Amino acid sequence: MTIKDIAKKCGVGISTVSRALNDHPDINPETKERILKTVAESDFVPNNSARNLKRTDAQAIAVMVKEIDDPFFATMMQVLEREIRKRHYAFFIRHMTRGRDELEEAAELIAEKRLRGLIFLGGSFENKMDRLKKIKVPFVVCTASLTAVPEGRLASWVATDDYHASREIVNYLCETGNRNIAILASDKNDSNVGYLRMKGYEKALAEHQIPLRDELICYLDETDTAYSMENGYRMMQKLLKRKCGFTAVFAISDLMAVGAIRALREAGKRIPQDVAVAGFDGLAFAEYFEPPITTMVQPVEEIAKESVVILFQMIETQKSCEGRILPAKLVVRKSTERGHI
Amino acid sequence: MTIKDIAKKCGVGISTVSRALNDHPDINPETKERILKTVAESDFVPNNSARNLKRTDAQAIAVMVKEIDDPFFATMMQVLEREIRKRHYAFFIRHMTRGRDELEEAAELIAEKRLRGLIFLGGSFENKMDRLKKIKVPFVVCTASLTAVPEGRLASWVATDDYHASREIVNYLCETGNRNIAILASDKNDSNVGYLRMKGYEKALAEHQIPLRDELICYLDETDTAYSMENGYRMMQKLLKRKCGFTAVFAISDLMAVGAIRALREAGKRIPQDVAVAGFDGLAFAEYFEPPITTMVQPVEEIAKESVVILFQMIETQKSCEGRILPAKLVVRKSTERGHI
DNA sequence: TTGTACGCGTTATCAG
DNA sequence: CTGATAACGCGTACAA
Repeated sequence: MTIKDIAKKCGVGISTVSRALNDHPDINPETKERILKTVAESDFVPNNSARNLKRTDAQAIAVMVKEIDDPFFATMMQVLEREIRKRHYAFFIRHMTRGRDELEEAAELIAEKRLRGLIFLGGSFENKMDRLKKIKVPFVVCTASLTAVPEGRLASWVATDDYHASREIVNYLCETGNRNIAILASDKNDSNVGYLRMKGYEKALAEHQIPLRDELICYLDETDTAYSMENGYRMMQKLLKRKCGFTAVFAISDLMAVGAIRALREAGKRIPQDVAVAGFDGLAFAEYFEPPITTMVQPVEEIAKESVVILFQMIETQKSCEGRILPAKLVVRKSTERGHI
Repeated sequence: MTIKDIAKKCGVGISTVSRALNDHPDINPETKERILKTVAESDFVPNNSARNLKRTDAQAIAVMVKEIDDPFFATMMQVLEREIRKRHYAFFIRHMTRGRDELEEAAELIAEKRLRGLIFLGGSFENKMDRLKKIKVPFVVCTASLTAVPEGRLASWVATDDYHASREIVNYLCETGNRNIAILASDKNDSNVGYLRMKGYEKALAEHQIPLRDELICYLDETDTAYSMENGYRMMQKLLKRKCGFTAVFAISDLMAVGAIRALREAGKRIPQDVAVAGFDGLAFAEYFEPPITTMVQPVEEIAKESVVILFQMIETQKSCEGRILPAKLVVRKSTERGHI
């Protein structure tokens, strides 16, 4: 069942059917009415592959996301979708699966859907300048920075100021009397978000003349780099075994903080009396937790909105756009509040 | 840049290029090598729209999901993806957005991608028998039941035994000495999952000769029917204002339970000493929470796996398949443990 | 083993 | 306002 069949049924040409289907102005309202009625009665389904093949432009944007199950990204996607729909653009989500080449897949999606722009959510693009050239529509890297723009391309990025945010929260831990501050860090290969949060930690310690101690650093395993509760739990167990004595922990995500707290409790530690715990992200969840968790709240809404603004700006002006770095906000809660040490 | 261009560059016909690209056997290994090299060097990107248009079959399955940000569904999707990929099928995710007709969209996706099957995750299909006929490939409704199969179609469903699960957990609350048990229920229009959990609650009370009291029932607002923390929080605040005196609460989702606990704490109630709180779903999160939350653990992994099994069975045999209902497991944790009332 | 030609279902262009 | 007809990019039967 194609528009050809509909055309026959209605005794009109196929282009007339096409016009009816696409709200084209050049059509007699009565014929349109008649065609649309026939369409509704029969079980015709337009074929988007054929449409996209023919179309040169589709007013569509896609977001390529890693770790679709991370609540932080999930929230982000909600906002992205809302903002893009608001501008009357179609919105697609593509889950990047490990193993597949995400840039190759992005290029295919662009061709397939005639995208006008693209958003990468998560992932990092440090050493992929040449491969990034495959992306021929404007794109924005969301929640990670882009050190350079591939030649002849339109690209930008929006991210939280991970370095300063991390430094700030660790500073806060120092200033509330902690000198032995452990960190649940990203994997050693992380050269973006996780790296910056690590650097912020180092900087804060340095500012307080606290020497860096390896045994207080626990890295994420390279085989499973999710910033998850489970990983936070395991890492804290590992850390506890080292018996290195710490009074505070900085987990680079709220989920990891939750996992860490569980491990600490199982080891008989009280939060915050025995160990202060701070997270990062500002998930709603951190506020609902008991004790409520001190965290750096990332401006999710702003990051998403700004990403969309920048993307549309590039689409409209065809000019590259400077990346934006947005501040996170320290929210102190019970998980780090101690009267004294 | 199309395969035509590649063909020219290599001085071969387009079908030869096509053969090289698709691992077709009838091709000289040397020519293939040469073509593939040229492809790698140029920035050719195959156009999937054109591919899908030609193809009659694509070994692909899609899942249509509502509320992509619900951690319960997020987990489910992970498993679904893994299981489908394991069978060497392509996997697509489609986020159903409010306002758009999900069945229409499903039909389009089927035509567009030449899907072999479809999975609906979330949502209900009670009074949509006729519209469901639009779906001409086998499909499985995941986490909700299907009361009938549209004529001439291949369909099935897999869900938790919501009714008995709900009854069981409320029974447990009764048996641990509670007689005034409040419920944070779904919206009044819910005729599937939420409805069944409500019925289970009623049944359990009846079995203990406890009369149903309207003031102990708090429904989800119809404008925002997410089983979320925020909604749980708001609902519990409303409930507390009624001053109807309850010693236990059954929230129909773990997230709502977390929200409820927060509201209770703000009102100075201790969990579980003053009020016992039980949830539903079995999110990992419920275990990490303090106090750990008593919940009915849905067999997420099994539901997802079974959905895929059934779907493939229908695809292969072209016969309809009976729906499956899987038991949830009561896990008692601290949030409901009281020495005495 | 290779190339030519056709058609997948649409939309865009043009002449009526 | 309407209807042929030519693409869109690719896979494939068929001929070579």
